[in-house]
Amino acid sequence: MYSKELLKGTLSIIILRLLANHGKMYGYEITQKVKILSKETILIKEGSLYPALHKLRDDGYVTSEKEMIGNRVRKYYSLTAKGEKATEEKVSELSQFIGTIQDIITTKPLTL
Amino acid sequence: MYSKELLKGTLSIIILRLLANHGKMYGYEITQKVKILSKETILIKEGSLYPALHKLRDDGYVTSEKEMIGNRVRKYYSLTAKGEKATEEKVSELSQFIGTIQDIITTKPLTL
DNA sequence: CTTGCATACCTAGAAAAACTATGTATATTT
DNA sequence: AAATATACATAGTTTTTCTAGGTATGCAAG
Repeated sequence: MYSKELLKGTLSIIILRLLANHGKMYGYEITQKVKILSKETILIKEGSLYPALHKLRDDGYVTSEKEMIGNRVRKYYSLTAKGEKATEEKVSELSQFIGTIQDIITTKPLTL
Repeated sequence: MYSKELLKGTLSIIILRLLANHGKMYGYEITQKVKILSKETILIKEGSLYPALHKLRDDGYVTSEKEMIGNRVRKYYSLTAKGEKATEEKVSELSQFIGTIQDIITTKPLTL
């Protein structure tokens, strides 16, 4: 698994993007989806996920609704209008940032 | 400028990579180089840079030597052998991580 | 039947990283 | 003379993720 530090700042964007793609999702489902999409390299801990989801809800980007599956509670999260807008912006910003970082770390010596 | 959160975990790698490319550099020079390479989008604060450099030194990745420029002290940092090895590893790890993140955030809905 | 693993939620406190704000001082430009 | 750029530094704050723990249901293996 990648160094945990690298994930910082990108977790909430990943969550927003998944919700934009898949509609409503519940927490555990998000961790599994990221695990699969990342080929087991990004393993989101529950101690990271749930606080992140709660923050997204507090910020008004997502809403949640409980659903009973047999005897179990599931909490589905989905984007608000504000969340959809924020997703676009944040994904775009992250893409640009990634491009810039890639330029910097892949550039061969400029002094040679 | 990009959200500061996005930089987390990548700053030390950027520093290492610059040192690998340019040989010895001093702190202020690093901030300016990053500013230029990033087209003014990544502005490293001194409060971030110096602690990061000190940590790299404490971890044995870089060494420093003072140099007098007229009346001013400059502190040049350069990679140790350990630092060169770490740079390769960390840059490679970051590249892979970036690739994975890009896959996730650019993937069009899988459910359609 | 009971032990373990997967599913599914949660939080408190610790750790890491970058920030703001501040301090010191010299050099250059207006 | 004042403002800006160069050049170092640290103390304390904020943010984010982590570790480590807790609760509970469903299912499969032995």
